[in-house]
Amino acid sequence: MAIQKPSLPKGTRDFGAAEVQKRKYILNTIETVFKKYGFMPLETPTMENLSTLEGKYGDEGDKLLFRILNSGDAFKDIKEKNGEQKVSDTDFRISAISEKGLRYDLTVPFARYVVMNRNNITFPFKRYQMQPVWRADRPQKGRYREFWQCDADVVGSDSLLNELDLIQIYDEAFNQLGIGYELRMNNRKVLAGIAQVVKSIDVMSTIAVAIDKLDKIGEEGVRKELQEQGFSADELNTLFDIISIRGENEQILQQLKPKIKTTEEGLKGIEELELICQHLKTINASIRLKLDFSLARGLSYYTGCIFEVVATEGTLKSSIGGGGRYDNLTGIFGLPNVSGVGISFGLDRIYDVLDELKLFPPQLRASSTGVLFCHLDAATQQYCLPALKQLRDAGIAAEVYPDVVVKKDIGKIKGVQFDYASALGIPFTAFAGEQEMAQGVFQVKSLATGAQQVCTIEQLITLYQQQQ
RNA sequence: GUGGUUUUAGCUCAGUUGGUUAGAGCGCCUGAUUGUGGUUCAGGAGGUCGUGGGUUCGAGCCCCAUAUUCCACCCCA
Repeated sequence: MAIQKPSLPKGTRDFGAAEVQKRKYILNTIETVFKKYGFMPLETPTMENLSTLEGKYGDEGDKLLFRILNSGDAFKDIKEKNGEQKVSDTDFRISAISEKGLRYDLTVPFARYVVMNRNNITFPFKRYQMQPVWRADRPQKGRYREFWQCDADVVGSDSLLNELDLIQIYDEAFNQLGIGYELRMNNRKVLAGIAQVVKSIDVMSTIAVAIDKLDKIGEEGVRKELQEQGFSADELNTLFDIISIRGENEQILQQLKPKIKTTEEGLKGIEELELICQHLKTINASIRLKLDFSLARGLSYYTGCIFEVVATEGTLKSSIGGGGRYDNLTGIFGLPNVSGVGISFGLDRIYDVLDELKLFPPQLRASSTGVLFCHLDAATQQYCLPALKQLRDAGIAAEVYPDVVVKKDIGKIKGVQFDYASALGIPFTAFAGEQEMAQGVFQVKSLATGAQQVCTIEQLITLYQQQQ
């Protein structure tokens, strides 16, 4: 067989040791916060039935689903129907050859899980989930075809205290990671109210999609886009009169209220936003939460509050987190009237921000090893073994260089073993030659400083623990 | 799905209007240093120029197809 050049599917990546350590650092940070707020872990399969996934993310989302070809002869049905003839386009149905797809997000599988386990779970049900998802997008900055989401959701509770907790989770996690962020909040009911005041409830999503781009294309761009959608100048003036309100959160709400007072739904949305702001005041949290009536978010299932987080520094402009409340996500799976609210962290984008701004802790290393035992021959290597075990028993990650260099190459020992420690970023070497073996000690060297000293194994353990 | 862009040594990139033997920096290997990495010095290895076709006396360079990278739109973590 001809040699083939290996490659990865578009938009996927390998992660080497250093990258995995950094990714785990982010995951651990977020997971710790999730647990602290009472969330329990959940994992769901990589693939779901297409019937579970399709229709949940809008037309765009359906296009981005990775579909899995049925195993066996996927085309069997079609062939039989057509007597092995070539199938015409009109006869071709994807559902005939594919009934499974890769997870597109974590919220829908979660909803599916809740419905399937409704009798076994205790409500309100709080779960977190950190797993990869797949989207058949074109890759670009901050956009991958395989990426991780870290979700925390609560279902079975209408209380806005859940929103309050989720806001605090964002704040705590991003603070711990050292990321400057802006958390924007809006409410779909407010958007509905705005749509009603401007024109009618039917145009909510049209307006939402357009004004969500306000930051990017400016007022002129949004006006132009909506004009093309058939909005009159008066309607657009009404719209911008509302969404250009600026100021402190509470003032914004007070100003908005009279403008959409004719819509019951809009007022309800304002009420919810007010209550959340009030809660934040009660706990005296110094959280930068910014109300933004132009925030829309794409996912079609949000019905209440919506959140979006962007990093304030660095070149990544897209969101590193998002979420919101959905009143009836489980309804489509046969469990109506269960309200949920959740947030998501975009691991890969958070990684990109931390990497660009050099915010990863410097002590993160590819190798966890703290001490490498170096030696001259089989006898000195043997001498290292009990010391190696002692170090490990003391909880210190340690290795002995596994190969023995033959006498005639003794000059190469220096290179090979110390090169290894240096290349892996191992902070200490413990060297044993014949003299050291005779005296029951090691030459312990810090590769960072170059300082070297004679140590017994007990002294080495103490030294190491002091330097940590 | 639409538009643009990238691909040359392990990595980052030069490469003139198409013209002998395709270069640099870093990394790697060897030695200076027969008990020590990272610094310094000397030397060395390493490339079917993404892939497949085509044009040409001649292609890294031009044309077509395809894959891939990155970027923007749509949409989104």
